[in-house]
Amino acid sequence: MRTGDIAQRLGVTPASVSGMLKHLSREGLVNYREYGGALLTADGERAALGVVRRHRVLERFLTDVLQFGWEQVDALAHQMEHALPEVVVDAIERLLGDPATCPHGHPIPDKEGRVAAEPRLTIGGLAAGDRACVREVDEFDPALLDFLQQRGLVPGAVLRVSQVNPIDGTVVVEVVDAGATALAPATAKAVRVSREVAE
Amino acid sequence: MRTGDIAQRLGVTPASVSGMLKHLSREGLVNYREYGGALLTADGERAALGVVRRHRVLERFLTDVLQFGWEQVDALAHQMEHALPEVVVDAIERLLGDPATCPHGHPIPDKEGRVAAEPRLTIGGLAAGDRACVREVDEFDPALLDFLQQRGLVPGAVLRVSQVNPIDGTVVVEVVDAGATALAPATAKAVRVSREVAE
DNA sequence: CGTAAATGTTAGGGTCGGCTAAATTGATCC
DNA sequence: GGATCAATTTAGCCGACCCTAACATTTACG
Repeated sequence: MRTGDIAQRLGVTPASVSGMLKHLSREGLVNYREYGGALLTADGERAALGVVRRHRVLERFLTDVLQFGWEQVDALAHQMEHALPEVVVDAIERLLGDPATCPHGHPIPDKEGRVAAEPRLTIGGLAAGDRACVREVDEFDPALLDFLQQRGLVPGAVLRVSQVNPIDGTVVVEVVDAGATALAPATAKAVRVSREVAE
Repeated sequence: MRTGDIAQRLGVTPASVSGMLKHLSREGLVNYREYGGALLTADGERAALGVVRRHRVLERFLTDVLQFGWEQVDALAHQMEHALPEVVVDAIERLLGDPATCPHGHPIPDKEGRVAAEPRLTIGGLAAGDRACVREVDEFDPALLDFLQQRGLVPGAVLRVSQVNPIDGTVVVEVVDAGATALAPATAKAVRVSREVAE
């Protein structure tokens, strides 16, 4: 992880990130060399997965219980996740029946920090004629999520690639029960799939 | 409200409270004269009732949905209340069916800041032979709440005062379906009642 | 291989909210 | 009515966290 990328993600200046990294390094959560980027230590990984778990459990709760749309819940969960007592997160998780994934399909780590592997393959990596099953989608852009939902590109959906434009990389996918949709490469990369069309 | 009392309630020094009050006074939320104590303005009252609403809705949610005991939820709600987006509080309120009170019986203000009156009368204000209905209890001491629940002294319970000790003020109440309990004056003051034994 | 551009860090400064210690005010009691 | 005491405020400090501007390092390219 580079300082600048972190800064952009957090919406602060790189200067601020330098200070944070030094701090986290002192606390043993990241390995960090000046000018050399940062990497989570095992402890840091565990702490991070704890936060990820809170975030994803909350997203599930917001969609399944409070009926928020999946395009809103990333931002909402982000606001809530740091103030919720751990016992409350645990209780919500139980209430939901220990869900395996967040609404966007990402796996929820368990309390020990174990987490299921995520598929590497995206729609952009498919060839014409391939069949696949949607597993997860990037959750950062509400407008994109809205669009994907309208076109049936949600976790669990089964699709077939009907065309791949060799010039600009545009992909046309037919979603079972939801018609055909053309996707630019950037969009196609936001949807992760697996080749198994199980169930 | 005096500076020192606020400081004690908040667990900070009076010096810190002086600064806060000046701030709030500049924002028009309290009327404040140096050395003269502070009082909420109409705006401050509205803002405060908004926070009270969040707090009590959350308490209801924690007991009714997440199955926490009523002795824990004040502290938990306190941690959560400032980070929850307003829309989430609204959604929880709807989910619960717009409850009228928190688990301890205190009325929940509506979004416009209207709030039902709370009874002034406590068990300590009753005489031998009086019948009354428990309306609300102080929520600050978990051990007290545990005790009250065991003895059936919860909102809605109907009771009769069987003795009042004229020397030390000890009161013995018989709770319908839950036997008799002796209460010291300080404890008796923590339970508010109304004389109507309706319903 | 050396220099320019990109990237990252340090220095220094501002705000916020807490603290302690000292000064001030108000209240009480003789 | 003055002295003392409690309550409160002011003054000054600290740490967290952000910023900008200046400096340092790495990377990339001719």
